[in-house]
Amino acid sequence: MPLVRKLGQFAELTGVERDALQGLGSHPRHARAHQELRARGGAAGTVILLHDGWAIRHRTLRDGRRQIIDFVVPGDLCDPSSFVGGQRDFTVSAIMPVVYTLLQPREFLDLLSVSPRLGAFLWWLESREAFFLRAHLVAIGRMRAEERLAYLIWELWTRLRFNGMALDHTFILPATQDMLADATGLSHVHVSRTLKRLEHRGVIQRTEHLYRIIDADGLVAIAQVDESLYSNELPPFVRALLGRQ
Amino acid sequence: MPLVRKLGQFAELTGVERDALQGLGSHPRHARAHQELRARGGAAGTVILLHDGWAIRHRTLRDGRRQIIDFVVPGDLCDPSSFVGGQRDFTVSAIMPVVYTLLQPREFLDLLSVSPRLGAFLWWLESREAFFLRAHLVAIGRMRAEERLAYLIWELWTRLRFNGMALDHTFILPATQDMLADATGLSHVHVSRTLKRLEHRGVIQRTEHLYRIIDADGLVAIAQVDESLYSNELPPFVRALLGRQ
DNA sequence: CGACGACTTGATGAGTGTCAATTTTCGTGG
DNA sequence: CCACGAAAATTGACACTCATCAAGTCGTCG
Repeated sequence: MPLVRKLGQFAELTGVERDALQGLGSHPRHARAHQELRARGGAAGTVILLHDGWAIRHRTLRDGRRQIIDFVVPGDLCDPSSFVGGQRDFTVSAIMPVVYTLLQPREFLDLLSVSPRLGAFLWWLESREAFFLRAHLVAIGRMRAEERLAYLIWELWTRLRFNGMALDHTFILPATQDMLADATGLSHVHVSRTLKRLEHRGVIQRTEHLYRIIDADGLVAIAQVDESLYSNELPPFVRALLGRQ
Repeated sequence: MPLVRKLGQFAELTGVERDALQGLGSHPRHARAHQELRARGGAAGTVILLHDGWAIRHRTLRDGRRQIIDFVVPGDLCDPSSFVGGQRDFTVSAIMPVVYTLLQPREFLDLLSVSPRLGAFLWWLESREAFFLRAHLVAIGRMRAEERLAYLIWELWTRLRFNGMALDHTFILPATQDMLADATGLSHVHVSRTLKRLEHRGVIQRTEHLYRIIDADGLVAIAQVDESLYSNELPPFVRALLGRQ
């Protein structure tokens, strides 16, 4: 289970915690590509835990323009804070066949009563989400096409590494260029051109939907990412909370 | 105290809670315009509570391009989740003389022990922040100049209304057009032109830094805001938590 | 009074979007 | 396994939004 793998990278999980997390995946649902897992406008209250496949969180404007907020990859918990949010402001859609679970508030609270320290952990994960979101905002607002795409590729690569899904600088990116365009605020035509340019420059390499990072430093430089901000060291506050299990 | 006023709009606060919140402002700090309240890259761990004046959360790229993540107005708590975050990924700067307090984790925890239900409340406030951030992302990524500015004006107006700082469709916006440009991903020249156009269209009216919303429906239509998502009704989950004081 | 910052306005050009046509890949059914 | 149609990716030509450069106005403050 990807969520267990992800959390296990940061701290030793107890058997009880592992079991509780595994239990979350006991009633998996399935959806096909392009199917909505959760629509905009509905009342909040459930959280999506993605086990397999990719999804997007997005919003579509009246005239069809679409903005992808971010990609949801296996092991991701789709905004836990929606428990307290009133209405949904975005839609979650599968972009390929997916397996997921809908968590009710009850299950979430049960999880925390089994292991309170998981709360700090999940809170930390959510603050990381906000982290990525702000970086995404900067990229869209103040960077040009090449930099935006470099950032997006770096972000996805990084997220996947956290979930143990990107070995040796290579990963599968199941999004179409149309989606990359909607995530970066570009047109799909320009995405095509720009990706090709990144490839010519020797930064990345693509075959089908398989992406390989050739020059990681170059990628980071283009995207102006400060990697020190994204270390997988737990901050002291969280480590302290995790300690007193 | 603006934070008390803001919270008071949603639920009846007890005297104890009111006092605890007031206590947060007991050691106010002062800063002048353009002064950094908290720099990017430093270790996380403190939260800024703004009492008076405006600030911005922003990031500047190597070559000087700047993106403003959002504006911080009186009564705002500048990302509570920074307790669990590792490093700071953005800078907070005053854009005019400000009065603020730096909250240590201790004070925050003390506050919650005085009134646990404030925790749910503050969590809800933070989820609203994420809400605005996503809308901002959509605006920057997929909207044109006029729409972006309409959205920004609507957002600021709405935030200020929550804090009781925008009576009768009028509010003071102390940001320069340079800042509006850095918030929307435009150039300051284009901001000037576009604001003028919004004024000609009879949507807003400006004199100095005083903005007046003439046609609120028009503004909402241009920005494609779904106001139902931003009601100040507390969602059931939070109301339940608030109930059992 | 002069210097400076904020705003405005015009002229020009860069970066990216749109339209359209073609090729390649993919999915489905025979 | 192949064949077909549809979706995705690529490429070229052109247009448009917005950035950049430059000059000028206005108000403010030392």
